[in-house]
Amino acid sequence: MADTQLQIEPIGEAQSLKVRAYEALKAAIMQLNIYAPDAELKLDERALSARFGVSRTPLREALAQLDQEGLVRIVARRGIFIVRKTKAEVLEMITVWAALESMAARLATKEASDDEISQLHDLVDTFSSDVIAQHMGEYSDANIRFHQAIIGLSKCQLLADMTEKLFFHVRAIRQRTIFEDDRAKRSIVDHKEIVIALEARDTERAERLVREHTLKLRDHVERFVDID
Amino acid sequence: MADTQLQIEPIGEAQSLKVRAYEALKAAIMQLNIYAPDAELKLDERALSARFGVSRTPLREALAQLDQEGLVRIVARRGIFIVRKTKAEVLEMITVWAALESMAARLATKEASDDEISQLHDLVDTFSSDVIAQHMGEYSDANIRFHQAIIGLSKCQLLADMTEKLFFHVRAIRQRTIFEDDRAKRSIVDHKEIVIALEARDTERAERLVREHTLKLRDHVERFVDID
DNA sequence: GCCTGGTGTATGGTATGCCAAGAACCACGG
DNA sequence: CCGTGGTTCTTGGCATACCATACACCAGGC
Repeated sequence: MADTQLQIEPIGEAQSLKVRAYEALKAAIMQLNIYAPDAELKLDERALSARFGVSRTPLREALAQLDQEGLVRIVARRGIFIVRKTKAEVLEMITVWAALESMAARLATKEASDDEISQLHDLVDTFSSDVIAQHMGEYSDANIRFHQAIIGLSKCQLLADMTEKLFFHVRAIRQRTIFEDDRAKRSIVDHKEIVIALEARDTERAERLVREHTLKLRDHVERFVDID
Repeated sequence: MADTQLQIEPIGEAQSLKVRAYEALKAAIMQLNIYAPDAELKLDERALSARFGVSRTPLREALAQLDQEGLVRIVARRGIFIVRKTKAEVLEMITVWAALESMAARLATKEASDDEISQLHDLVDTFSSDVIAQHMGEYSDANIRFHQAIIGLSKCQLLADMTEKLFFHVRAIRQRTIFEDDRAKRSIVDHKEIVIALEARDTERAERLVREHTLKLRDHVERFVDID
């Protein structure tokens, strides 16, 4: 018998209510942070449980997780509040991101195959050629994919996991910054240089370029972005 | 009226049951990982709730948090299992640690005051002079304090938070490795050089030395430590 | 004797209700 | 009109009971 098996997908909605509530809330908070940074910031367990149609228990577990991740803050007998990142916190996150991704670049020069790096090359080329005609939003996505690709080439899962969380928190800010001035163009130049360093297996240079590239974003946010 | 107020301390046991259960479980798991790396690995919500004298609800919240941190793994209708870190995972954690602490050293050369760095200098001197007479266990503590001090000098709270979690996971391993060969002596030499670079405000060198120092540990673990 | 199907049990997931602490509001006295 | 005390309502913390599923064990048939 060949290995032809009925490809049964995991059946829709297979996850626990806790996980579904978590994801729904996380998505909702992200939307809120992007489109209404100054909106209502208080949640209520009972109201949410009625809204989702589940009991408070799984909802509380989801909220506890969001609390631990710093997306909300639960205060006993006071309420649950959506956390607004301060500018200082965002800057710290970008700094840590720079640390992680520069290490990823370092590892990539040693762990990634030539073929994998060339795929990265393609990624830069394609979106640099028609970026002018595209919306910046699409560029922003491609931008994030580029960075995630570098992380992936490090072959270090923990680096990927940790940066993913940082990306989430910084995303709302990124989308605001990337629209401004000629950052996109300069960013593409940086990316090309990074790929070249990776292809040359120039560990130190790749690390330095990635770090400086991300720290540029940090400085930009520090100087021009107004949060709080 | 002066600001003399009755110094009422937060009353013993002021924390929520969830937090107390979390800390008790975390401490228990750490002890287990250090002293009995091959011990029982399955937990049971009901048994633990009886053992602690609390209901399952706060206990479940504590366990969920431990699950998210990777200390245990909760499988629906199967059980709760204490997670044993694989060697590959430990190596990844040390790698990430190197990334974070090298960035901290970089920042320290720019953010820390001369006075703060000199305190670091004292820290190295004191325990290097009498390390021979001390137990390695005490050295290990001083060692960790040194690294945490560098993190602190970065003035980046997020770096401190993230490394603290990594330290916890790696601690059990560290205590095993530091006893071996002359790593302690070579480690002290490294530390002295790091402090010198920090004092000289040599950003690049401080970063490199810290990174290489931690990656040395990584290589040592990779070559000589046998987990799994 | 081995495979198959059913049944019981263990165990995490979920729902629900009560509790206590804090906040808001109101009434009363100055 | 202001302050003080109390009452009520809000809201997260906790306890408990029930549910659903994965596993183990057993019985029956081939």
